[in-house]
Amino acid sequence: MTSESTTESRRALTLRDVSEASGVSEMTVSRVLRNRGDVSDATREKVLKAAKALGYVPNKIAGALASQRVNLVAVIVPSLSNLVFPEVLGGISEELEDSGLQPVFGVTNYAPEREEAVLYEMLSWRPSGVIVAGLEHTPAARAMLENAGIPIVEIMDVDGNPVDSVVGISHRRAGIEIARAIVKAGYRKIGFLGTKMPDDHRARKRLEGFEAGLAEAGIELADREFYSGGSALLKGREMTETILKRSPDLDFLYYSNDMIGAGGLLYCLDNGIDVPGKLGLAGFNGVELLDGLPVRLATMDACRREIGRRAAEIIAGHSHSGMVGGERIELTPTLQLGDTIRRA
Amino acid sequence: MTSESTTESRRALTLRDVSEASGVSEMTVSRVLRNRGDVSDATREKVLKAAKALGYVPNKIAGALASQRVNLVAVIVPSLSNLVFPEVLGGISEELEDSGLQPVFGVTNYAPEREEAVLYEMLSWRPSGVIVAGLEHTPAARAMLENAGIPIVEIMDVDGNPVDSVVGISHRRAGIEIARAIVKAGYRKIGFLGTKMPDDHRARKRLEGFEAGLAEAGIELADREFYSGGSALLKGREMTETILKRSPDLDFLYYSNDMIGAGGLLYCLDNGIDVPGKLGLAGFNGVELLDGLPVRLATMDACRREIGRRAAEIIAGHSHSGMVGGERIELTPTLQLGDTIRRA
DNA sequence: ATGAAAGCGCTAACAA
DNA sequence: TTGTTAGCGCTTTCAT
Repeated sequence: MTSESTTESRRALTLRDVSEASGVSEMTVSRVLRNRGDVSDATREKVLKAAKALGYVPNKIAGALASQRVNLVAVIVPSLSNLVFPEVLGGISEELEDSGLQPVFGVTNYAPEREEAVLYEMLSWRPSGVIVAGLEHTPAARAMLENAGIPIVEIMDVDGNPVDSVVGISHRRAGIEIARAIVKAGYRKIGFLGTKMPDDHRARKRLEGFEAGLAEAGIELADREFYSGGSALLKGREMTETILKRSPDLDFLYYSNDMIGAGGLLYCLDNGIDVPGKLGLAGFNGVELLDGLPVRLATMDACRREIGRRAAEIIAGHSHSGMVGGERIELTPTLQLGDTIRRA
Repeated sequence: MTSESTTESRRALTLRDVSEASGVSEMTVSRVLRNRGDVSDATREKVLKAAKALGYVPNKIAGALASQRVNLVAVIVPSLSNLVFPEVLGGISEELEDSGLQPVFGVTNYAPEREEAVLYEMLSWRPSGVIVAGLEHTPAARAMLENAGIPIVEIMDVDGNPVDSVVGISHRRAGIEIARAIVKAGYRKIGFLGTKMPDDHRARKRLEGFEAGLAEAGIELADREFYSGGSALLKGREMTETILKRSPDLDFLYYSNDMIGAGGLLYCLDNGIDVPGKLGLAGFNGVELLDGLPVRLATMDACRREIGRRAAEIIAGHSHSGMVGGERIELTPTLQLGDTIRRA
């Protein structure tokens, strides 16, 4: 070995080191490493060889400061344990893969103040764009987004007043549509089961839409049951038992997500309840999990991956050409009746 | 409104703007904003008021360059769709919350070259530490990790030769232990079902350990079945049907993860197979999902959240005091027999 | 308690 | 095609 093997953290290498090792000016080394401008093949080779031999890793901090360009995209989501958001992140990663942009994730745990803090932290790195879940923010967070001077894409939801661009579905409309389908299938005594999260605005909007949809047919929610925390599948099981004990005459259960819906479905199967004859069921999200169940739960696909991709596309578009922004992309979730809603 | 509402991206605010607005020198403004050094309350107040009024967001790029300090921790995981990794990330986020450090995530899709690329990208931001899943890296990636001069924590797995610190479980030992438990319960014709991922080293080590454990009792794997992609729950169902058709005399199925194990379990329940009497089942991971199933699948908890927390703790420890590094933390997964392995 | 000067490592703009 | 000169917006250090 040629280099000393001190575990000591020696000073990080700089362009200058590569410059000296290769006998080429710092500026030209910089050009080679960024594939910019015209550099002769001979020089290029010399530089690359030296850089590799030394194990040089460019310092993007200095580069970003000098060029006023940062290839980072801030992505802010409420949670990672929901599986919904990892999928969105997957779509974003995928789309950004070859754009030269890098996603940086932050998690808020559904707390508006955390969102504000995370946003502040991320904006201080001067990213090329921000992708943030939801349209509801603290006034300070909204002000930061408005003044950031970079493309902002709010995702998941379109029901509200976006700061800049927005990509998502209308949860209100999703609620209305499933309500209509349920009514049309002849169900009348309908219960709702969902999370007790004051800051999950999308679940709230779905419920509002759902009630509005029922109201069109003069129907009111017959009962409702809420939970928070714990294993969703288990909670779905328990809540279903609870609500059915309390209101045995219910003929339909609408769950605010597929996990608790699947739990409810398993409960019904275990207890020999006639689904969808005596009792209909529906969830929300179209999670992959459902494919493995013995009976397909009715659900609505929330277009998660697609949302991630489109949002990333908008940010990437800005950095390539000078796009204008203010796009509004409303995706249409498809209703899958599955096996848990009676067919006409 | 007092400020003009041009959508125009005006130049971002600098310390100087705050300095001028408050009539305090840039240096003192900087001190106030970082809570460093002695500043009179009067001055502090003036500065904070001005900064808030302007909506100033510090430029960490410049700050990092000047101070040679970056409060970022690079976190590199193979996948987000596995639910295992989101949980680890959750543990990391939680632990880092009040340490002043910020996690930055990168995803490799189980591809060593992607890992190398992501690592290079992240190191170029000069993070305070790196947390990376697994002990297997390309030679170039390993060299980068060794020369980064910052704390490195490899997580999930301890079977191998770490670069610096390591926090995880021994997947080999996990395989051995479950094999012993299965043999002890009297099962003899044992099948394995798992992913066909050449780069999922942990699954591979579990299988190796499993076979070693069986070998202790002079038993060989009777059959095996692999899959890739698709809904794990569904795949588990399908693979179980396939392997049982092919080898009807199997009396135990060991699944490489809980999702396919749950699929297999549902298949058995549907088809009236006597579990655990005629057929025993076990998975791996201890996913929350299992709590909701009608029968508890035998599994082993992989300590995911704990791994995240401990890894983050090591990085945070380095940045506080000057810790030495090279820690090795082996956690012990607990075997939960559940309802799918015969009791003695 | 506050300010002035120098420079972190790189790149834009220009010169040769 | 290559090199030189000035910063980018902060923080460090040293002076006041």
